[in-house]
Amino acid sequence: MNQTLETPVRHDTKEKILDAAERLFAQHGFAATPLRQITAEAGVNLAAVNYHFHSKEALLSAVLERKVHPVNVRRIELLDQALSEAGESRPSLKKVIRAFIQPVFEARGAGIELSSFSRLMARLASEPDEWAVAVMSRHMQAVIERFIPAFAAALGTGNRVTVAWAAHLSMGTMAHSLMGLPVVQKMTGFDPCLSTPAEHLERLISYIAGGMRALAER
Amino acid sequence: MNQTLETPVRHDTKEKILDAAERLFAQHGFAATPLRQITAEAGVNLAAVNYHFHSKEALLSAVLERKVHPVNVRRIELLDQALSEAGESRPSLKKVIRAFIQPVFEARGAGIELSSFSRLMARLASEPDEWAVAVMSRHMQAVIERFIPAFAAALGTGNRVTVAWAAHLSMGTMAHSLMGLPVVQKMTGFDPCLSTPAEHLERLISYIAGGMRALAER
DNA sequence: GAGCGTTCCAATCGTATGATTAAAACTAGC
DNA sequence: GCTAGTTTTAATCATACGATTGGAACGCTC
Repeated sequence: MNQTLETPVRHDTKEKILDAAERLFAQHGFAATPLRQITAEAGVNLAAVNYHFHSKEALLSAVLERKVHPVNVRRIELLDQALSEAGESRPSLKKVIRAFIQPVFEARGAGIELSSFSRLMARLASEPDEWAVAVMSRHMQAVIERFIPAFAAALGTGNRVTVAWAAHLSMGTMAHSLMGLPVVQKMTGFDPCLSTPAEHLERLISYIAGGMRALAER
Repeated sequence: MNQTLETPVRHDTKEKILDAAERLFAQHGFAATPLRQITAEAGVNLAAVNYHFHSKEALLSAVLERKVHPVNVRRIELLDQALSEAGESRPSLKKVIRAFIQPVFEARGAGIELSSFSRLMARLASEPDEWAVAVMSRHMQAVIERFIPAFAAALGTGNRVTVAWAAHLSMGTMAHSLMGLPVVQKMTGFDPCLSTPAEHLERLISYIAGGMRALAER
């Protein structure tokens, strides 16, 4: 009927499912979110999920793909910039860390809470089940493989173990910082996510850099 | 028939349930662990769970109580020791951090993986749902309220925001470090949990102390 | 050893889940 | 305007979940 002005009934079912799934997965977790809740919130039929995506797990992967990919592109962009700035000398540790973290802050918006989505990512990262590891590594492996040697260079150490520890602890810190720990927030009476994002970012970078350096100096 | 040789029907049902629940909750998470799997592994009847505990959630709380309480007692013990050693002067930051972390390492054993149980705790801490926050704070609030001022004293700052950030980031680091991030481990080809626990502990303390100091010096 | 409270068990309840189906509605090509 | 392909719908499938039940087996007291 009106295909020129707007195409409202078109393929936006898929998008509406992705939007709802992203929000609900982030808020309540993957396992705790029924497909019916997603389709209800999206205003589409239940079967649409298994039509457009093959399964609930594939839906999760699609959600991640849409959200994580641009962040990762930006990460590599900033990393390359930090590395080329350094030239032959040792790259700035804080800049490398910033390259990993800052894109997450830049990507927020569009209604989805930064902390909620980070919580979903952190949960997935900590999931021991095979398929979760597979999903996560499909979306993160390439990026992590770029950052590991960058961390090593910035720390000025060739010690694989040290670098692995530094990367491991720092990703954990970042994940948990971004998602917030409701219990800690409740008990300290202070919600870190209430600070301005810029503050949050800077504090996080300082903390991680301090931790990494302390590790490397052991 | 044979009540003398063995007493297989004794009161250990409750303990067997707790043991199985602790292991399975830690391994697969709370929501993803069916009661039937717990009772099967424990070799008891399904109804025993709802008899001895009122609900699945109450079972979780009982599991936490049994595991966390002795750890928290030890934490306070070490904290008091670190504070009294310092006397009027500033307490050692590393000793305060150690007071919080070391008891977790001491408590491991009895078949349960350190990383698995930490994963359960970290998951619960990150759960936004009300009841999870309630369960966690019931078991952790008193301890956290003791450590917050200790961190402030050790850092030599009265800045509430700085201390809250330091505590928040450090608990996140600890949680994620202990539980391990399967994805990171897979990608770095290095499992931090393969290090000796003593190494793990020392690295963790160094990292957290470095991060906290960097935060306080901002 | 009768009585009684505690513990255990098999069977089942009501509900919710992810997935599937067949048919209806829509879109475009000719 | 008929057809072929794509998308949406309501209804339903088989399964799994947490919780409950009535009664059987137990340990203890008198």
